[in-house]
Amino acid sequence: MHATCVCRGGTESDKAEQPMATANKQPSMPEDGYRWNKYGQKYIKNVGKIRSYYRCRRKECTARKRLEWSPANPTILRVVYDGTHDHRPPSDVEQVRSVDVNQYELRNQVLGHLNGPHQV
DNA sequence: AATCTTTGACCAGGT
DNA sequence: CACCTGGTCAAAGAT
Repeated sequence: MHATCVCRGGTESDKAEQPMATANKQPSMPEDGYRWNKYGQKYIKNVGKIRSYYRCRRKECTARKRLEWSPANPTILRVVYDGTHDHRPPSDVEQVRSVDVNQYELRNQVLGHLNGPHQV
């Protein structure tokens, strides 16, 4: 009953990862069966974390996806799903069920919980 | 050439 | 009223 899910990166193996000293690199895009476009990224000073904003590929689709992770721990990703989809996903994944559940109740508790206490 | 990602700037709302 | 944070849009760049 929470749109916030903590997942770990490493789902995709890139061709060549660059061993940069800076760990401020965002992880791969967690494919949940839907297609998303990143339309912004901002560092939330109040939380001390980086937030990325994704929108559904469909113009008619109001579904939104929000990724949040700490600049020091890009391995811990907080995935927040917002909105509902107009059509079924291009691929049926079992995780899609989680998205379906989010359609009933998601944003009010998620938004209210973002400002609350949290762990790293 | 088409598609998607990235960064910066602007705007709105809140304090 | 001024300042700050969060959020969104746009254009350019990269693949």
